[in-house]
Amino acid sequence: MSPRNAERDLRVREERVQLILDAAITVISSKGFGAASISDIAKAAGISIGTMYHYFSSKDEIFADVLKRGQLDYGKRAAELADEQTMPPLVKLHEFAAGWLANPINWAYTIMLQSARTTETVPAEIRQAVTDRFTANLQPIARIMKDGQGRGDIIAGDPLQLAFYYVSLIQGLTLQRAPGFEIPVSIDADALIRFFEA
Amino acid sequence: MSPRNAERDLRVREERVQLILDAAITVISSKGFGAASISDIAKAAGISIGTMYHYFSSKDEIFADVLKRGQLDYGKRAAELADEQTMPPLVKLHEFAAGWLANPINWAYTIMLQSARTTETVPAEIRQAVTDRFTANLQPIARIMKDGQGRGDIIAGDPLQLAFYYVSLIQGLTLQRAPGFEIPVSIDADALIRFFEA
Amino acid sequence: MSPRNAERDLRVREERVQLILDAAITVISSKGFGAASISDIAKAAGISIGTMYHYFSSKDEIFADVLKRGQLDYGKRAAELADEQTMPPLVKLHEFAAGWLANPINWAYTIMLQSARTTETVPAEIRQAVTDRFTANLQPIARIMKDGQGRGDIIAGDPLQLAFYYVSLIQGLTLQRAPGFEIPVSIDADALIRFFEA
Amino acid sequence: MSPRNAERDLRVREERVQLILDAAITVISSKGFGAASISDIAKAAGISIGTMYHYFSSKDEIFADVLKRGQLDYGKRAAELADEQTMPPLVKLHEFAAGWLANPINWAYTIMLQSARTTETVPAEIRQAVTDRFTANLQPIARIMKDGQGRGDIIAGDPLQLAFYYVSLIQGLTLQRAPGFEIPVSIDADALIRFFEA
DNA sequence: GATGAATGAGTATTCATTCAT
DNA sequence: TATGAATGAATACTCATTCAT
Repeated sequence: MSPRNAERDLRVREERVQLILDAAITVISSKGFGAASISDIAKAAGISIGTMYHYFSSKDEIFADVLKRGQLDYGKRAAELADEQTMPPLVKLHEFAAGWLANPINWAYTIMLQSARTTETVPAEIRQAVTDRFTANLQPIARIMKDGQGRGDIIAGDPLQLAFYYVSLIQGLTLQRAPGFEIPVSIDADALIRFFEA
Repeated sequence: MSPRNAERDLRVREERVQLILDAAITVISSKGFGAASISDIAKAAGISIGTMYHYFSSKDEIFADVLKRGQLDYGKRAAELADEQTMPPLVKLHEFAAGWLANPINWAYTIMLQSARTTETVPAEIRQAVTDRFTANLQPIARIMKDGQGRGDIIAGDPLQLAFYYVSLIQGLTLQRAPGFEIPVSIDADALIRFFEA
Repeated sequence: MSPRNAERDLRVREERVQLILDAAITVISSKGFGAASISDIAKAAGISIGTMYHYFSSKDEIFADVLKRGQLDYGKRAAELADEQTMPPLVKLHEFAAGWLANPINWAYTIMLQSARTTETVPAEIRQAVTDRFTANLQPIARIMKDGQGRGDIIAGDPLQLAFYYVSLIQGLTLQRAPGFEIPVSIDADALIRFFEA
Repeated sequence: MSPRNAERDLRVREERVQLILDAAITVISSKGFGAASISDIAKAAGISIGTMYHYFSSKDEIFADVLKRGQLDYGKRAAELADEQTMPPLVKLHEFAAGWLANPINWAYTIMLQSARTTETVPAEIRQAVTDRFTANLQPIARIMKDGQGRGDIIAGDPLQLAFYYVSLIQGLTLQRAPGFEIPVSIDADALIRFFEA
C-alpha cells in the first residue's frame, strides 16, 4: 500500500525533532524563555510553522521536550562518569562541572527547569516529572561523592546532600554568565571542586 | 499647595509605589516571570490599570524597579552585616544565607536577575546597571570573607571569588525550592556555610 | 474613589452587548454560521476585536448568547400572544408565524439552534440549556392550541404535539428562503395555519 | 490497458468515491458541518489525505457532491414512490416520511442544503443547482398529492404547495432530533401525514 | 495510484498601553 | 488623581492544499 519507506520516514522524523529542539534551546537562550515564540523557533530551524505542529502538538510540548532532553543528556553524562572505572572521583567532578560550564547555552536549561517547577500554570504531572528527573540525576553524582569519601578525597557528609549542593552551585554559577556583561570573577571548575576536596 | 500637602503627597506616592512593587513580585513568584501581566499586578495591588500607569510608565519599568529594589535591599542587608562589629564572620554568612532562603519569593529575584542580564531585548544600559549592582553587592560579602580569613575561620582564597561562589550557591539553592515539589534533601544555611569553614 | 458613573457605565455596557449580538446574527445570516469570524462581527459592529473580548470571553460565548437572546425573544413573543385575551387562537397562530417568517434573518437562528444541539463539540450543559429553552417555548404555543380546540377552531390532538409540529413547520419553511434563489411556491402564514384549522 | 482493466478501474474509482462521500456525511453529522475537516473525512474513510485529492479536487467539491448525491437519492426515492401503482397515496407519503426520519444522519443534509443555498460565499451556480434539484424533487411528491386529491384522500390545495409544506415539515422535524437531548414529543410519520389527510 | 510531510494564510485570543470621563 | 473601556499588534494554533517519493 504505502510507497513510502517506513524506516527512512522514521529516521527523518527523528532528525526533524532534534532539529527543532536544537533551534528551540538556541532561541530560548538568546531571547529568553518567555519571549521565545513559535515563529522564532521555526525560523531558526528553517522550517514552517505548520511543520513545527506536525512534530509537536503545542508550544508547551516543545518546551517540555527541550527540557526533558536536556535533563536526560545531563543524566546520561553523570551516569557515564559515575560508572567509569579509572578516573579519580575529584577528576570526575571536575570534568562534569567543566563540561556543563563550557556550554554557554546551559543557563537556559536552568531557567527552564526552574520555570517548569515553580510556575503554577504548568500541569502538576509535568512539574512532578521534571522534579523526578532532577532527583534521579543526583544519584550518580552522589555515587561519585561516596567513592571519593571512601578514598579520602572528598569531604564528609551525606553524599546525596553533597551532590545536591554541588549541582546547585554549578547552576548558580551558570546563571551568572551573561555574554558581554561578565562579572570580574573567574568561573572555573578548578575553583568549584575545591569546596568538595577533603 | 502647602508644603505639608506636597510632603504628604510624596509620602502617599512612595507608599503606592511600594505597594505596586510588592504586588508585582508576588504575582511574578506565583505565575512566573513571563506570565505576570499588568492587570494581574493591578488586581493584586488593589488598584486599577490606569492608576498603575500614573506611577510607572511601562511594564518594563515596573520589572526593572522590582529588580532594582530587590538588589538594593539585598545590598543594604549585606552592608549592615559587614559593618556589624560583634558578630563572628561565619555567623554573619549564616544569617545572610538563612535570611535569603527563608523567603519563598526570592527565587523570583534570581530569575529576574538572570533574565534581565541575558535577554537580548533588554536595553544594554539596564543590563549593565543590573550587573553593576550585582558586582557591588559582592563587596560587603567579600569583606566578611576577608575578616573571617584574618581570624582563621574561613577557608583561603580570593575573598571576592569566595563571595561570588557563596552567592551563586545561595541562588542555585533558591531555585530548587518549588512549593509542593520538594527534593528530598534539606536546604539549610548550616550545611551551606560548612563549605566556607576553615 | 471612582470618578465614573456606575449606572451610566452599566447602560453603556448593555447597549454594547446588544450591538455586538445584533452584528453577530447579521453576519451569521449572511456568511453562514461556520464562516462567521470574530473580526467580521467586530467590523459589522464598528468596534475593535479587543473590545469584543471586553464584553464576551470567547466566540462560543457570543454564539451561545445570540442564540439565547433569540430563544428568549421568541419565547416572550409566544407568551404574550398566549396571554392575550381578545385575539382568536387561529389569528394568534397566524400572527406568530407571520412575524417569524417576515424576518429574513430568522433562518440563521434555526441553523444555530440545530448546530448547538447536534454538534458534539458543544458542551453538554449548553446543549441541554438550548433544548430546555426550546421545550419551554413550546408551552405557550400548546396553550393556544388548547384554547383553539376548546372553541372548536383547531384540529384534535395532543396540544403539545401540535405545537411541536407547528414550530417545526415554521422552521422548515424558514430554511427554504434563500435570497435570490427562491422556490416557486409561496411561503405564507395563511397557508401554514390551514393545516391546523378544524 | 485492456478494456476489462479500464472497466474494473472505473468500478474501483466509483466505489472509492462512494466510500468518501459516506465518510463525509458521517463526519458532518457527528462533528457538525463547519468542523468537518478533510483529515477527519480521510480518517473515517480509511484512506490518506493525498488519496482524497485524487478523487476530489477540493473540500468544497466533496461537500457539493455529498449534497448532490443526497438530493439525487432522495429524488429517486420520491420518483419510485410516485410511479408505484398499487400503494395508496397516503401510504406513499407515510413511507417516504418514515424512511427519511428513520435515518439519524438526514438532519445533516438539511443543514447542508440550507448552508449551500444561503451562504454568500458559495458560487451562484452551485446555489442555483441545489435549488433546482430541490424544486425538481418536489414534482413527484406533488404528483402523489394530486393522485390523493383525485381519490379524495388528501386535502385540497395546490399540489406543489402541499408538497412543499410536506417536505418543509419533514425537514423541520429532522432538525429537532439531537441524540441525547430529545424533546418530549414523539416524532413519527403517522402524526405527520395526518395533516394532509382529507 | 497512494502516501503523509510541508506549507502558510487565516483565526481566535491576549495584553500593554492610551485616554475620555 | 482614578478608572476601566477601547485599541490593535502580536501570538499560538488550524487546516486546505501541494508534491516529492
